[in-house]
Amino acid sequence: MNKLSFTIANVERETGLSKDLLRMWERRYGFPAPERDANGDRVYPAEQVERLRQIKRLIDQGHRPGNLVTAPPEQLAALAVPPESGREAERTMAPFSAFLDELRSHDALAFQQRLQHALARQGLAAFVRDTVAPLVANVGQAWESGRIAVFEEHLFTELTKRVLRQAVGGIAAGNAPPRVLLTTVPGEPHELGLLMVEALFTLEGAQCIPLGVQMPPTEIANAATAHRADIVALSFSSAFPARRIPAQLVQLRAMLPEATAIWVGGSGVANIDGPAGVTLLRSLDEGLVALATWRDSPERI
Amino acid sequence: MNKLSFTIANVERETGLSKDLLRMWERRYGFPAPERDANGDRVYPAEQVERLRQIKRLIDQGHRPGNLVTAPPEQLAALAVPPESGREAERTMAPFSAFLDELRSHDALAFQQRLQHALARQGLAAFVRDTVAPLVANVGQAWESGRIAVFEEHLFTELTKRVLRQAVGGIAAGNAPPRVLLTTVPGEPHELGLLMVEALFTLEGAQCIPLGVQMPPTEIANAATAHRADIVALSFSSAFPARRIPAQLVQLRAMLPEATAIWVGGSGVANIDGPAGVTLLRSLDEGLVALATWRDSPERI
DNA sequence: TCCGATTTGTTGTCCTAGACAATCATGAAC
DNA sequence: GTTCATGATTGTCTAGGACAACAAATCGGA
Repeated sequence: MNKLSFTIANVERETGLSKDLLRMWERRYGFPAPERDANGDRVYPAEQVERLRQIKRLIDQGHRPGNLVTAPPEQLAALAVPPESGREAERTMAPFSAFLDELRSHDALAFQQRLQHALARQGLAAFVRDTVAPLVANVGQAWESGRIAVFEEHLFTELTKRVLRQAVGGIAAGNAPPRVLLTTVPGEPHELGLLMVEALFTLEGAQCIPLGVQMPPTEIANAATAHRADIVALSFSSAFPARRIPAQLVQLRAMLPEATAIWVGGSGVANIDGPAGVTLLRSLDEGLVALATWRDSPERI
Repeated sequence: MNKLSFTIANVERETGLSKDLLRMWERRYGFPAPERDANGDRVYPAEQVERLRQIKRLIDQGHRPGNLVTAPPEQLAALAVPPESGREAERTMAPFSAFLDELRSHDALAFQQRLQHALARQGLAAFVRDTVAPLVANVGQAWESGRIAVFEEHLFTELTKRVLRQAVGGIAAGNAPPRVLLTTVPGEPHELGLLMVEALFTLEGAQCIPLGVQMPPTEIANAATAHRADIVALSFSSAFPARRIPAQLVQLRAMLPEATAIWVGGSGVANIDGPAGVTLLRSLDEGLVALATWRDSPERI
């Protein structure tokens, strides 16, 4: 376990920063400053990779790269303190701190049981709205401020997905219109949002067709045709680069028949303007409203 | 829906071929031959993207790129016919053709019911070995030879994952040693293999910790320590570039404590030599044998 | 004083073109 | 046949240049 080092491809995988960008930062800011191997290829020491990971986190939080990349390590640590730690935050966090504690102590069983318990107590719809959705937001914040590790977040996602899926499986598949095709575009691996929508829509009797994540746009179009979908529902997490979303939607809109609606939700669309022909849903409730509206309107929006 | 075109980033997402490689092929072979927009950026027409997708499929099947990329379109179609279509293949396919037919006709409900039925009839262990595993292989072949579409394969994966997960959820979580951490490395998004292993191991009473897919190696190491895992189990599908596997394993081996075993399975490791300190499992049965051996040997292999 | 428009930085991604290691195939020698 | 060397194939790295999209700051006018 002595002196770990990484190639540029490894760093890309570890941090999610593209090779192009890593080279650009090196050229512009002098950081990262990798060694070179016998072939002249970059070799990144573990500390720099760690610092890059930290920088990435802060950028996702909204900080500007230029300041971050040139900043000395101690300054990075200072920025990493959570943005809002007031009384307000404390109060909204409180009901979920038990969940977070279990995650941090890696007690998968207890966490899952607490979820199941909440589900049994609240019923599926309330469970999704009042437990899962806020919990996702809390975990997201905790991850942004570095309070939980990547693998803890992965475990959270995996366990929550299981409970949700099991709950959805327990109710009869919907067979009333509309037919809703659920997926995400390439680069967006987060599935929890889709599952939450699927749970709520299935409860309403809609037919959901879950296609998993990261479908290339042309395949989404093929699938929509094959399944005669009325609606294509996409989810974007806040980790997805917001400036890319409109282009993706325009492309997809061009590929789909006009009769097929596109509904887009997730924390990634909070501050976005959707192109024409695309319905933005900024909360789960808006999704339910949209579903009711769709069913009410004979001409189909 | 007129004249679709793609940027190089879009083509990368659609086909999985890196930008570097797309430019290299253009330089060397003259294909693809994209237009240029006002900025001089490449603009790929839809036909070329389609042909690239076809080429990618054939390369994954084992063909050499040089011949493929320069080959005229009609020759590509000729190569796309399935490799083995003898009586033998017919016979091994037969029990699964009903599944495939349902996939191709996009009948999610019937497919899922057929799975559930097989599960109820066979029990979980036999279901995994005799239904899911061969089905995955069949679908993989069908996909390679172009007989099913990407989105059909996605639907298959999603539905099968659901049935498996539900079955695993139905049995009590294991609490006997060993503790097995299940995940895949970045670039390997296929989760079905992990779920099959989890089903079998959980049936044996082992403690499985599912971390989902695409964990960066350093995070795998952190997770293994935090969860005091005895074994880190990785899965590689045949879609993962085989030549990259050894390097990944060596890197991970260096990060993990020596007491932690690494077990690697999946169709991607069929023709691979594992580095020292890594156990290759070339079938599900070998996995079960390894588990029994681990439990029998006091000194821990 | 404040709002909107214009200018100035900042940032990521694209471009070309060269190099080379690793892999695979071919043929020669055993 | 089998093994080894040689040569072609193939993917990924390197360097540095260009520029569009976005954010910030400055300026002019009401």
